[in-house]
Amino acid sequence: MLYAKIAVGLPVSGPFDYIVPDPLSGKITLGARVWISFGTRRIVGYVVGLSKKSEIKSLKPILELIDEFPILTKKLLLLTKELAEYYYCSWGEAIETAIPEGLRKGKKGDTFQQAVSERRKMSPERGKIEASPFLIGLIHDLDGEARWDVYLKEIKNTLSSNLSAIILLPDIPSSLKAAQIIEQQLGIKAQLLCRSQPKELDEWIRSVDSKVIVGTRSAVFAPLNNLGLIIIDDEDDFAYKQDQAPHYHAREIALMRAKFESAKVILGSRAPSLESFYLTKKHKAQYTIIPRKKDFPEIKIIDTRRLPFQDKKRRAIFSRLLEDALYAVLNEKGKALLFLNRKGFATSATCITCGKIIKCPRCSLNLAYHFKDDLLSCHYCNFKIPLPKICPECNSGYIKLSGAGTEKIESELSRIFPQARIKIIDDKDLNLENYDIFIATSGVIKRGDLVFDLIGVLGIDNALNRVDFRATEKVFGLLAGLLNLTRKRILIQTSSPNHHCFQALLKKDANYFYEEELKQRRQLDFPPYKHMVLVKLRGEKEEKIKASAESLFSRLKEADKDKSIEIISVNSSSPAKLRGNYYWQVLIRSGNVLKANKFLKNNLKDFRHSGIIVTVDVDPL
DNA sequence: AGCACGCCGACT
DNA sequence: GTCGGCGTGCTC
Repeated sequence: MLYAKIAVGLPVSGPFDYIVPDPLSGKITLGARVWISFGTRRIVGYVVGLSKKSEIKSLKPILELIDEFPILTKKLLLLTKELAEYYYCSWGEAIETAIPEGLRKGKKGDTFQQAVSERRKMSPERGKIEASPFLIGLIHDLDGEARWDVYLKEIKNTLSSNLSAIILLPDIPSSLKAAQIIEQQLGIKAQLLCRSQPKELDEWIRSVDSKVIVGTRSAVFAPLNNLGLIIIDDEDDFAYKQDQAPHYHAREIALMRAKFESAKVILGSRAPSLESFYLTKKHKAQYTIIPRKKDFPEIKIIDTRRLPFQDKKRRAIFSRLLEDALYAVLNEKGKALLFLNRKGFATSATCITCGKIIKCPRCSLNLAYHFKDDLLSCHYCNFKIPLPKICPECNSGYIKLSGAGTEKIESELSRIFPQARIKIIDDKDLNLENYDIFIATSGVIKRGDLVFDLIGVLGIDNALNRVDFRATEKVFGLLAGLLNLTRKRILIQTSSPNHHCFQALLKKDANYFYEEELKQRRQLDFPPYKHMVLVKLRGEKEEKIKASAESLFSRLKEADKDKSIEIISVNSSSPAKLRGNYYWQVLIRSGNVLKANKFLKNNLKDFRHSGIIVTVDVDPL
C-alpha cells in the first residue's frame, strides 16, 4: 500500500496523509498536484512525501492526479518548506506563493507543458539535495550603473558552466530594461517572468528550460533547471517584501534557495540594506564597492532652524542659499529639481474655529488637498471629496490648508520666479524638454534618464523623524538616489544637519553611515542584530480589535515567563484605520526567528475571536 | 480558510 | 415554534 503526504494551501498544520489508489501508484511523483477531498471540500493538494506506511487510521484516497510530471522540483519543495517555517505559514501556503495562479486552481498547462516536462525528465537534477557552502557578493555601486558590468560578467560565467540564472528587479519597467540590456550585451534571450501577467502560467512552465529569467520578486521561485546564479538588483528596495501573507522577502528566499541549489547570489545596490551590509561585516558575503566615477556634486546641508520666519509662525520654505542657487540655474538656462516627498498642495485641511482636521472616513489619515483637481483625497485608498466650504463639525466658514506638498512648492516657485517654466514630474511624464525647474517625489529616483544642475531637498525631516527604526535607512537610500541625478550641486534643508546620514554625504563616505547606523541598531537590539516579528490583528470593530490585541499581548507576556522571546509592545498600526478596517499589532523580538515562530504557534493556536483576522509578519519593513 | 455543528435571542 | 447570529472544532 502506498500513501502520500499532501500539503494544502490553507492555514492548517499539515501535511495530510492520503491513500494512493493502485492505478496511480506507478505514476504519482513528489511535487505533483492532486485533487483531494478535504473535509467537505474538493481542493488541490501538493504531494510532498510518499510512504509505505501511515499512522492515521481513517484515510481518504487521492481523487485524481493532475500532473503526470511534477510541477515542483525537490529543491523547490525544500525551499517552500523552509519558507513556511521562517515566514510562519503552512507548507501548502508557501507552495502556493511560489507558483502561478493557474496552477493553484488546478489548471493543467497547455500541451506545451508535456513537451517541457519531457525535457526535464531527460535532464535529471544534478547531485544530491543537501546544504552546501554558498557564495554571496554585495556590490555597493556608488556609480549608479557600473554594477551591470559585474552582473553581465557573472551571467556569462554562469552560462558558460552550462548553468542558468535568475535576475530580480524591484518592478516591471526595470525588469524590461534589464532584459533588454542582457539581450543586447550578451546576445541571448532573457525570459521575463512577473506575477499576474496574462501569460504567466505558460511563461512559468516554459522557464523550466530557460537560461536566463528576469523578473520581479516572485521570479525567485522560477522552476528552471541547473540554477547557478541569482542576482538581486537594487536589493534594498522594499518592493522585494511581499505585502500579503506570507510576507516573504525575495532576498532572504534567494539566500535560502542558493543554499539548496549550490548557486551564487549577487546583491547590488547604490545604498545597500543594513541586512546585506551586515552580512559583509560578518564575512558571510564578499563586499565590493564601486567608487563614483562621474563628478561628485557640491553638497550643502542647510540648517533650517536658522531660516528666517516668513510670518509669525511659519518659516520660509526656501533658504536664501537655495533661492540664490535656483536663480543661478535659471540664468545659466540649466535645470533644477526640487525634491519633496509629499504629493498635493496641502497635507491637511483644518477648521480654524473648532480645530477639526478633515480625515478619510475609511482610513485614519488626513485628507490632502490637490489643487489640480480641487479635491481632498486620501493617499492610501484614493477616497475623494470636494473641499468643504464650511466645517462639517461646527459649520464655521474658514478651513485652513497647511503642510506643503509638491503643488504648494509649485505655487511658491512661480511666485518667486515668475519667469521660470515649472513642472511637477508625474511618474508617466516622458517629455521634459521645455522646463527649468522640476518638482518631484521619490518616484523620480527610478528615472535614470534625468540629470540636473541643482537639486534642492525639502521636507526630508518628516521622513527622518518618523517612528520607524528604518527611517534613517530610507532617507539615506533616497539621498543616494538623488545624488545620482546631479553632478553639480545638491542642497539639503534639514533641522538635524548633524545627523549621520547627512554627515556621511559630506564626508563622501557611505561606510561612515553604515558603521554609525549599525552601532545604533546594535545598541537598541534592532535588525540586523535581532529579528522583529509583528503579529497583526485586523477587523471592522475598533473596540474588538483593541481588546483582542491587548489580551493577546498579555497572554504572550504570560507565556514568555523565561523571557526567551521579547514581547515588546501592543499598539494600533499606522494608519490605525485603513479601507474601513482597524489595525492593531503586537511586536515581538528574538535572536532566532524559528524560536519565535514556535512560540507563536503554541500560543496562537487557540487564539480565535470572531471578526478578527490574525497574520504574522516576520522581519517587517 | 471554510464548513458543520450547536447553542441562544427575536420574529413571521 | 424556527431562522439565523456567531463561537468552536476540524480538516488525513
